[in-house]
Amino acid sequence: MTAPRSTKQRDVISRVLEIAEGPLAVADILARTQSDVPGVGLATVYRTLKLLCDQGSVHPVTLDGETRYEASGRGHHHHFSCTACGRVFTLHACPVSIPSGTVYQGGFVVEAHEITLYGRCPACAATG
Amino acid sequence: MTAPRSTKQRDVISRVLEIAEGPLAVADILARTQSDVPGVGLATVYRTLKLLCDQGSVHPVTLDGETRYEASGRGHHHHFSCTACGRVFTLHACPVSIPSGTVYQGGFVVEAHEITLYGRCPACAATG
DNA sequence: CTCATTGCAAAACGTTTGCACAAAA
DNA sequence: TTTTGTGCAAACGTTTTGCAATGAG
Repeated sequence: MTAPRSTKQRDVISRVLEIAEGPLAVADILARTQSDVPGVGLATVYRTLKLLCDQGSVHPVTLDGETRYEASGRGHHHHFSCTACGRVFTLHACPVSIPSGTVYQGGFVVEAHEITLYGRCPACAATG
Repeated sequence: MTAPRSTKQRDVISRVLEIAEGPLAVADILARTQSDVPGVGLATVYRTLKLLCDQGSVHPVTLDGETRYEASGRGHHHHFSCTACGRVFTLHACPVSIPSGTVYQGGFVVEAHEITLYGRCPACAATG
């Protein structure tokens, strides 16, 4: 593979991830892809996700033991997991500032950080 | 079960988790338990972990798709994942203050947060 | 044509469970 | 005795892989 060649299915999966408001579970990605391209197999979704991850345009987000995927390159952000409905959202605010290279507790050199907030999403907070 | 009865294996697993400097993977827990009680089966480790989790003295920590376990009740803390050696450590500092009930982005009610720092642990930072 | 990509089924992996037996009360 | 805990092996859900067939260049 010299220049990246695109296939319809790969494009659909990329688009599905790009449009999502938060990281998606594999089952979700499969369902959304199938609504555009009926008959897509689960293996293709996994293979394409691996490809996109290796290539860097997508990355996995593990949350509560479930692996989800989201498009990369959307700026620094974090995730909100709703304890009521289980959906995961992207939050574009970051409550901390930890410059790369910060040293914690005498020796832990921080390169990156990841924050997950748990609570109730707007819909669930309104409901009760 | 009225009063909690203790068995040797359960005690060993509790102690292994209590002593660890960070959350442990199941394989680690098995290995450390087997060094005290040869012949322990993997199922026993899983069953005991489930028991301890239900009981609240232990909880799972999912990190990079791997499920680890640590003792509960050790105060608010976060985790540091070394990108070089793969070990996970507990950090007793918390870089943020997010009181329960804080509302983000118009509607996300935060109940808890979880932070993972990525970088090099003291040993790996020293090595290079 | 050649080579990448696909669906399917099988395999692999981590985790859970059924069951008969051992240990504890 | 009854009850709880155990090892083993089978079952289970998720992810990966082998392979023959399809599609693209």
